[in-house]
Amino acid sequence: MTVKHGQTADERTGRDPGHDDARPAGPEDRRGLITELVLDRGSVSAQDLSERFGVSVMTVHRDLDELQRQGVLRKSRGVATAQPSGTFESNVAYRRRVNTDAKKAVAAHAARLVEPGASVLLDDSTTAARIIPHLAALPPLTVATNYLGALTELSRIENMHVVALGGTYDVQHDSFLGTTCVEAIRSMRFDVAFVSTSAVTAGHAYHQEDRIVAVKREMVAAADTCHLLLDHSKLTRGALHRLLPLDRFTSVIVDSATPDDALSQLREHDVRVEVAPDAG
Amino acid sequence: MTVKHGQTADERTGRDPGHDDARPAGPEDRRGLITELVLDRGSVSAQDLSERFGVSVMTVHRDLDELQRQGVLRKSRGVATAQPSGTFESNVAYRRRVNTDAKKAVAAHAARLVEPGASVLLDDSTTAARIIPHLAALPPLTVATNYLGALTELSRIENMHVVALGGTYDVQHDSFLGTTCVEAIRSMRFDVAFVSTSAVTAGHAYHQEDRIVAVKREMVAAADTCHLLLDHSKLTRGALHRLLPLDRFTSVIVDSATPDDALSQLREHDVRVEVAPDAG
DNA sequence: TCGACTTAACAAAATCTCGTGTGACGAACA
DNA sequence: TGTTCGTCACACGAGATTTTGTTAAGTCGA
Repeated sequence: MTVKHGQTADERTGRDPGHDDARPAGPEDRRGLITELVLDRGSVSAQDLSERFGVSVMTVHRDLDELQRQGVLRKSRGVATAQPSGTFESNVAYRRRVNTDAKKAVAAHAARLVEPGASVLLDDSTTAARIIPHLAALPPLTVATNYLGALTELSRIENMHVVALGGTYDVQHDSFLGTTCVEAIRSMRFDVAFVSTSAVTAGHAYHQEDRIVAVKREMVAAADTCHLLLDHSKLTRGALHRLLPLDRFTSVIVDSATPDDALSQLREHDVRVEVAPDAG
Repeated sequence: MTVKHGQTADERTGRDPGHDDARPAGPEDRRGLITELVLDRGSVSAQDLSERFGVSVMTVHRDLDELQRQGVLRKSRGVATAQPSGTFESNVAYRRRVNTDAKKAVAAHAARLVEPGASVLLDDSTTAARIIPHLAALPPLTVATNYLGALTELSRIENMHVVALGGTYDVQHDSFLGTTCVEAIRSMRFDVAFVSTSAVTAGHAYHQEDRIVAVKREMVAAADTCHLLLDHSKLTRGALHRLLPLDRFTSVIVDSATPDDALSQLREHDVRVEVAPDAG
């Protein structure tokens, strides 16, 4: 399996830094591992999972119920089955625990593009949201987003001008979408926007959901400069709906784990690529 | 700058509904008392407060910092000074700890006016927000609001259709205001709206803030039926900006502690008044 | 109907959160 | 320049939340 445990939960250990070989395993981690297993093997039985993680079947059921609620998998009489490709990839809950380090690095790099006093637009991506802590250092800033989690985080920063784009709440993304949102964006203007997407191929950005595409497009249109935030995992995939050609973005920021051929492929399409150095 | 840690937590009292006379004194209560003291005496020293409540000076400092952040008072080298009159009255943090029981009762009563499947509009008042737990029982419902705290709470309810009105974030109210918000409301239509305000006299509702008035007016206009939620403390005050005449509301809901003369005064103005029974 | 899978309910355990104090350190006042 | 005030960093403990297992009572499919 070769799980690179990309510490989803921050260090909850505390004391005894010496040896932790196997069993910290909070429920969050376990669910992450279950997800990978199911995604990898197509389906796994609850019984199997129970033994594998050394927890009761009840606990496994609870995990599976939660993952099912998040839309990551389906469960039916003892077996967890992977969701048809793509549909789970746009879940906050799922996205939030994937490639955390890469996202942090990209976000940190992106934050440097924000001038003091600027108006900033963030989309409903976990990557864009990771910029926020960096933004805290340079108010007065205007930051707009349709991502509920980000709004909550922003609201706690002092001297920060926070704008909510309205819309209909979407559980899967924890964000506000729809006409209301699009209209709201249309009536504003931003210095810089940070947008992410789930897939990039052949000089185009893609996303598997229609209504998300509509919002992101409007975001790009409403900003003077617009940066696309990616991690390398996005570069090998495709998705249903075409978002925009990459040259519509002022720059595309990727993490340092991006393979060279992917980079040169991007550059072929006249895209200004920036590689974010590893987080320090 | 400094990132502010968590919101003031909501009721953490829990059990023991009977009597609390003197010494449980959570920080919330203590801050309430500090507020009263400062409001009453104009200014109080940290030293004084430390002795009066039997806590360390450090703790007093933390209290004062928090209250200052909430806009209730100012603090400078050991003394806390009252904020110019009125400005603190519209703070979430301040409002949230006043007349909790009355608000609960009013909210519970108001919730009965919501039909299953209805579209509901809530303003940025703590009273209106208290309706939410009752709403959880009857989805599918559409609920719109500009109150961030309420949005967060709503987002956790399953099968609930949640709509965010956009706008510029306002720390004092923990809500979104401004043109964006007004425009968003204007483009929608609701079955029922629940609105509160800070003062009622002479057949009119008042509020001390301009931009809030603008939003509330639009809310009333956008709803087929609209109910004004009050507790008795609002009936003896006035405020700067006139909101609307009371007969614009389908009904006015008050708590049972409302004095009789206040009730009859309301009825004189052709207002349909409903008295919410005490919470059970 | 049988046997598995599921869920509900309760209690125990692990964990996290919050409020608080202490002492060290820096900043402001006199 | 010394003294007082304010803040930071850490630790401790009570209380609340979350996580978990167990037992018992459903459900579903064959």
